[in-house]
Parts: sequence; C-alpha cells; structure tokens
Amino acid sequence: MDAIDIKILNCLKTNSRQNASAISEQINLSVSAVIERIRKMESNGIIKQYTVVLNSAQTGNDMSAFISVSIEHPKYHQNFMDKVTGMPNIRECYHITGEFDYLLKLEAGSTAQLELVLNSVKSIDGVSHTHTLVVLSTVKNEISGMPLLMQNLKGFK
Amino acid sequence: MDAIDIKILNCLKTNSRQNASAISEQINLSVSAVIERIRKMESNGIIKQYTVVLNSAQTGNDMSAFISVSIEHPKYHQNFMDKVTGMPNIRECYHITGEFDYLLKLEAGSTAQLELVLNSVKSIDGVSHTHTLVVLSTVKNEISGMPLLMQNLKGFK
DNA sequence: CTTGAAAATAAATCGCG
DNA sequence: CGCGATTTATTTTCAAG
Repeated sequence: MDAIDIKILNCLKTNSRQNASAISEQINLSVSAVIERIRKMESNGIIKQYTVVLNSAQTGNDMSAFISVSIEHPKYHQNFMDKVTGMPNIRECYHITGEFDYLLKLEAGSTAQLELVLNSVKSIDGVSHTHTLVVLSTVKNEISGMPLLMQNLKGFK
Repeated sequence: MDAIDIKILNCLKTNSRQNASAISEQINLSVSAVIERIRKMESNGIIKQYTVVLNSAQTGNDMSAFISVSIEHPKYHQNFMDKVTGMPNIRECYHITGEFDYLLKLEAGSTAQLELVLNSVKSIDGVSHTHTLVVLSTVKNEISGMPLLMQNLKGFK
C-alpha cells in the first residue's frame, strides 16, 4: 500500500459507486492502473466490503444505546458472543478492559423496542450486571478508516 | 419505501458496487425499475452514501478505545463537539445520558498513538472527568442498518 | 413496471515506455 | 509498473405497450 492506493481508497470511501475512470481523473492515474490497484486491494483483503450508509432517521431506527455487560464466569463468554451476534438490534459488540466485559451498541425504532432488546441482553446466560447509556444525539460517526490513513502522508488530493 | 426498496438496499449493503443489472437479477425486477428506485432513494436522502469498509488490521489502525467524558459546564459543549469533530482519531462521538456527557470511540495504530489521543481529549477545555475502556477485540460490527429494516418484512430475498 | 433497441460508457487487452 | 489506443462487453437511456 502506497500513497496512490490511499488516494484511491479515499475516493471509494467518499463514493464507492464511482467507476475507475472517475477515480482516474481525480488522482491523475490511468484507468487501467486504477482498476488494477483496486483489484489488488480487493483480493488481498484491504478492501473488505463496499456498502451503503442509510439515513437511520428515515429508515426508522434512529434510537440507540450502549450497554455495558459483566459476565459472571468465563464459561459463558462464547454463548454470550454467539447470542449477541445473532441479534439484529445489536449492531456492535466489543470485548473491553475494565469493570465490564463487553460494550454493546443497540439500535431500535422506539423506546419500547429498545426496552425489549435491553431485556433480552440481560437475560442471556451468565450476564450478571449491566449498565445502560442512551444516546441523545450522534455528534460524529465516521465509518471506515480513511482520515487516519492519511495522517502520515503529505500530499494527497 | 416498500419491500422492494428494502431488497435493493440489502443488495447495496452487501456490495454497493454492483450495478443495476446485477441487482435486477437478484430481486426479479427490471433494470430500469431498479435504477429508478435507487435514484429516488439517493435523492430523497434514504441513501446517504456509498462507502468502503477496510481491513483495519492491514491499514494499521486496529487499536481502539472508548472514552467517556464529563464536561464541567454547558458553555463548553459546543467547543468540545467542534474539537472532537476535527480529530481524525476520534471516529465516533455520542451525547449520552447518565454519569458522563459524551462517549467517544477512538482508533489508533499503537498504544503510543492512543495515549496521545487520550491526552488531547482530556485537555479540551471543560473536560472535567474521563473514563477509558480499551477494546480487546471486536466481536461484531455491523455498519449500516439493514438487518433491522427487514425484521418487519416476511418475504425478502 | 416491462421491454428492447440505440446510444453512451466502461472494462479488458496488449504492445510499448 | 504505468500508459493509452483499440477492441469487447456492459450499462444506461428512452420510447412504447
């Protein structure tokens, strides 16, 4: 991965649906080279996925919360992770240091739905203690990792 | 937004670079209709952005942490949000209920970098108290909101 | 919404710096 | 590795049913 790849990733981050010739113009590289580099990054796994970001206010899932969870014994961990992975309202799950074991991000369309999800989490085997934070507003939410990539580069588009 | 739109969004979520004809085949709708529906969702803002998900392990930003922040007085809020928005290592910032005012997600490439970011956050005006959780592993991280959309639908692809 | 043909674009190929 | 002209294949557009 060099500076050119990063420029390409930056273009794709902004709009992953733009084609190679559009990118080519933006970064002053031939279309063939752009295509070749994209293919390489797809096949070696740097590019994991192309996806779409939706307006959650319009899709009706604009309520979110974080819940910290303690598990009473290590034997429950695998089951907990499996359960959580299968629950669509749980969007993120992190294993963390500190007082709690996991931090989950939930999304729902109403407080009632949120309550249901919270209760399901609390009733997973081994969950001993939880702490819930409701999100009042999202100040920032950068998806994938581009700005960071660019920190260490001088001249990018 | 109807069930067909949701099928289209689901396709785009899986791979936003696939074109209308590919989607058309998957959901048994004519190409023109697919294009028209996508355009509509783009222009009315349901589709916010097409983006790419990178492998952070390979891009060198695979270290992350959450930091909860208390602000000592409301007058500091705006400045805090502005600062945080401008910091690339801060990927997410939520205004939350509870003991703290904000929850931030940080990403960095090393513990040293992480430490720097933590210190920058702590030195923003008005920050009175913080609590840091380091992420040991990411169990789940679903990006945009598709699975939730589908909960309420019976027959999707 | 669908179809199908025309028009416009994009991608793959391939010698060659 | 990158370029860029050519060929090949796809896609989008549009008018009509």
